[in-house]
Amino acid sequence: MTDDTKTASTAPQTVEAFNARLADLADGLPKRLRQCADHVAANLDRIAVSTVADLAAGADVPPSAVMRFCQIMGFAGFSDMQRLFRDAYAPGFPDYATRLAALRGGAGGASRLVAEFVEAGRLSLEGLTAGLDEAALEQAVALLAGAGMVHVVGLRRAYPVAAYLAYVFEKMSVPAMLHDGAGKLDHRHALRPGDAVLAISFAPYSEETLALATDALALGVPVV
Amino acid sequence: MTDDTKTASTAPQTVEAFNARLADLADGLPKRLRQCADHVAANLDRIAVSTVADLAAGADVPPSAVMRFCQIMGFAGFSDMQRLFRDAYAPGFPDYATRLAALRGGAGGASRLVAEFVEAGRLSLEGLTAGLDEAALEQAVALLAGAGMVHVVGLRRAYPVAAYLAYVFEKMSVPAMLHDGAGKLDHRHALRPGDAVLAISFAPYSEETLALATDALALGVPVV
DNA sequence: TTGGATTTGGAATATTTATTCCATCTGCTA
DNA sequence: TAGCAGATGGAATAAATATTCCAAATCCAA
Repeated sequence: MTDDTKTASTAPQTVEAFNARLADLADGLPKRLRQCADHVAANLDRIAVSTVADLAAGADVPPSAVMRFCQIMGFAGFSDMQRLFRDAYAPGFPDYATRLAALRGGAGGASRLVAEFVEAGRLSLEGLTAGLDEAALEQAVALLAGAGMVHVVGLRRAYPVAAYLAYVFEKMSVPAMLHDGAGKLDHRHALRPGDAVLAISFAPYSEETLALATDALALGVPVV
Repeated sequence: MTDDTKTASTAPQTVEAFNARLADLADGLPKRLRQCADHVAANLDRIAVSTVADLAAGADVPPSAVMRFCQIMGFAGFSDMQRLFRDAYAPGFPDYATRLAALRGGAGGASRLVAEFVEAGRLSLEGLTAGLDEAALEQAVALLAGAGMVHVVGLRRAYPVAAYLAYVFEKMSVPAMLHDGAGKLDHRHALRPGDAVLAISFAPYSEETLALATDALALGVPVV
């Protein structure tokens, strides 16, 4: 009898399913297999271009342990597992590193600046996906949705972000007010019960933003 | 004598160099090698996860032709060439796609929004590195550097970007004026000879920005 | 501690994949 | 058309890589 049908039925078909299965198994795994699981989870992106030996070395286990790991994950073997990742391999950044390097090494200082800017943007985006607390986000959204008017506060470096959010709110027909601190007069008296304050700032927090947030709290207006 | 030094000296060290070499050779190549070159050029992103046989099948040539192609390109063999692409695969976004998918599939609509926002940001950054014309950039920088005052124009969606740039200019002690179109009065009369206008806009360009840029040109003020 | 079950490491093997080599073919020049 | 140089295909070989298997080690329960 052919056993390929059997393996096919239990093997994850997507990276997502793979992760689910990984999470399932992770707790009841013996030492070596656990090492495999950890290392694989931490290097999902390298599986497509690695060999059994590479993974084994990385996880500090013998190759046969990696093979066992693949099998308990539901695959016929390592190759079978790798196929999943090779198929899913969609390099969003075809030769991103190369282009960046070129920019960085390029003639003018301007190019270098742009390169750094892009890199910073990338890191920041990455941090965003990684550090996002879904529950907190939902809570914040609920808060803002229930508010009569949203006061968006952001000064200096945070101002562009605040301006963008205000723009989006406007597009969404959400009553919003952008506090830009123009002319040194702050609009704190516009805060009314039932409103909400969305304060945006980066460390080190600017004093004015902090001050407005404090005032808002004093008035019983929620602050995000 | 060892010949590894010889191959190392001619083999492309970056994807960019690879492309350059490809462009160089492409014209004077016999039929089969040309097929290889074309197929490789069209599938740069899959080289890292392909085998010789895969490539050969894709280019519709025998495997030995692919080998010859690799050698013509300056590599010792296919493995050597593949190493370049495996290394170039920047480990910048560890399991980015997976995290995004998780976010997207997550409970709240808010998460989905963030996911889309991040994706948009990523694409935009990518476009930035890809579409950047260094010469044009240098020229623009020179222009702005020579200007008496930089007028930064950006409305609606472009406003946050303009605000950010204005902030940066301020930090750099560059005289700059942010045109925000507040109160429908535009500042076009502030334009003076010797100044420069940095107009920021996305398609579809907002009318006001276009209008200001046109005015500036009419006054002989350079526009970026 | 004993017995049994599970886990482990590594050596042996099987399979896939890369690479070389040479006979043949093709297109060109004289 | 004869002769030559380069190009081509595929078979043979070499190398890398995956996979299996089993003896030894470890862990647990009685």
